[in-house]
Amino acid sequence: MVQEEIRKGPWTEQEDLQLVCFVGLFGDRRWDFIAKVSGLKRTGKSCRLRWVNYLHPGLKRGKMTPHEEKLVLELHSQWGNRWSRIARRLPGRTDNEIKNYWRTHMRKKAQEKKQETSPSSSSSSTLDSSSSWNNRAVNSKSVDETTESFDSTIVQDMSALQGKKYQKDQDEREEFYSMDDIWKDITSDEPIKPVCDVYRERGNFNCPPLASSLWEYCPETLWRVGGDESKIFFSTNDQFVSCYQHEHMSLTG
DNA sequence: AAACTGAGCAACCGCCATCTC
DNA sequence: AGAGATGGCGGTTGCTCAGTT
Repeated sequence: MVQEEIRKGPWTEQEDLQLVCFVGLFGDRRWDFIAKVSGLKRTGKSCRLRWVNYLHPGLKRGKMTPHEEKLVLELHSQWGNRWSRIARRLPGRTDNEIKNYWRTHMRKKAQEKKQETSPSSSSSSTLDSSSSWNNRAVNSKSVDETTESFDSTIVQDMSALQGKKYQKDQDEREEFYSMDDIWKDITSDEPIKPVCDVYRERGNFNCPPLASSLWEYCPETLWRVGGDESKIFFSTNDQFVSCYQHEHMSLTG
């Protein structure tokens, strides 16, 4: 069995455009399927992650606002490292973003605390600035542990919550949102343009017409033409959409 | 100007829950 | 009912780049 080569590492702009196109066509579900038909040599997981964390048009960019920062702190003290849950309360922010923010934030906080508590201390510490963060593989856990020991207010809650298996309590079930629901929430504040429009506005993308989950309507009518890997056609009951990879989806600007 | 350091962030990994057949 | 597939989540890693020495 020859395993098809799976690409890893940073996404190229071309890959992004392909993914956006196919998510536009099929919706943000069935990631393995999207990964396959798009011709991307990526796993479904990788596609999903790229979409959720980077390509989704509803994402906010830039620094956390003070209000968001406060919210993250509050929610983290309440829920611990339940990043996706916290992210649901911050429209446009992803769990990954919040997680990264938190680590950075707590690192700073821990360093500040350390300076306060032992300004002249020369004893070795996992947070000692001399220990390169490149050794995070070794230190990351220690950083967190040290952090926890410093932050008295947050840590109490954290320790109560972290490391435990969280039950799906009633309130969580009630507030469950699908990705679509979440992004609907975002739209209520800031209208989100269709995926392809966003990219069109950048002036470098020409995407096939959008349709939601075409595959669900007519999954059996997808085929490749003449084995030409660069050209895939989609047929539905009332639409015929052609998608030329590398040609119409490529950069023009 | 070059080397070093650390912050920030994108992406991967592994585990687990849920879905589908 | 259960086995495999798929998706979601939290933890971790590694790269880039700006600031500092």
